[in-house]
Amino acid sequence: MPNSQTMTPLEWEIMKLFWKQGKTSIRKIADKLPESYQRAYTTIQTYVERLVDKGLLKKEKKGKINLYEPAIREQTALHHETESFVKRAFNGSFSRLSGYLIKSGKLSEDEIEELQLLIDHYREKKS
Amino acid sequence: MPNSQTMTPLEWEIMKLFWKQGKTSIRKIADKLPESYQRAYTTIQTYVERLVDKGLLKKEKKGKINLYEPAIREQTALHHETESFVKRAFNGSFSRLSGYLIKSGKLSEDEIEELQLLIDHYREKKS
DNA sequence: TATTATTTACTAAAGATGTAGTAATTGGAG
DNA sequence: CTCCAATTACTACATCTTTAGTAAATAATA
Repeated sequence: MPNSQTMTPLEWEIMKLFWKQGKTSIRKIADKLPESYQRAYTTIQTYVERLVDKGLLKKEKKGKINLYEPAIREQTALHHETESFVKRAFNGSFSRLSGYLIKSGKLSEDEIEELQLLIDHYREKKS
Repeated sequence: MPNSQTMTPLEWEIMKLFWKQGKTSIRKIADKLPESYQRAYTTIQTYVERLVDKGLLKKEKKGKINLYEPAIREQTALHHETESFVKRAFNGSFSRLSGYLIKSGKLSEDEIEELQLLIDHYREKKS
């Protein structure tokens, strides 16, 4: 298993860019980070190297320059993170989370509509 | 605003006990923690005091003994945590999370049924 | 090619987290 | 009241996280 620890916000942000960009350089990532995540170039460098250590990125030397790319798919990471979040906050119950989502008023009309469609779709496949 | 940072697993576990027990002592909490979260009494003490510092618990001296109780409701904490998780992992979109839950197969038949009921219920109230 | 800019590798330091020990005080059992 | 147990307050310390600087190597440009 590649890894399992939970990522910090900045780590996420960096990974998201890698998932979007594919194989790329630290410079590219550093430049594309949203404002609130802007940091010194070497700070991003540190993060990226640590993500390599954690097994979330692969490092590759192209000539003398370093390129990095995801070592794990976004879906997989999402699984891990969601799982660990639900475990902590909702005692591991996904349905409790779902219930919370609906009751919390966090979903708009449209989003609930969308959910309904997903459920319908899911059921169709099942039957 | 009481606070906003995200809690660590052990912090959650402790807070959950306080939410269940109400005003109580460190000893009670330390004893009731599930096995995998058992720590030295003074470790729990440290955590509890830090939770006070973070504004998540209130401390009260009853005679010479310290009692603690939640300074924030479970619902509120859940809101904060879910919000920050969704922001990180799902770009802040609750419906993306919902969609993920359904498609991921994380929900059982029954849970989806339950979700359907919640949706129905929600719609009834709306109309 | 000489000079400037960028990148890499390494180091560092402050703050947070995880874990717990100790001294002093207070509480409880005889 | 005396002695043992529990609690409180404080301290300690390793590790992880966040942030970035610096020196050396490499690339780009005049």
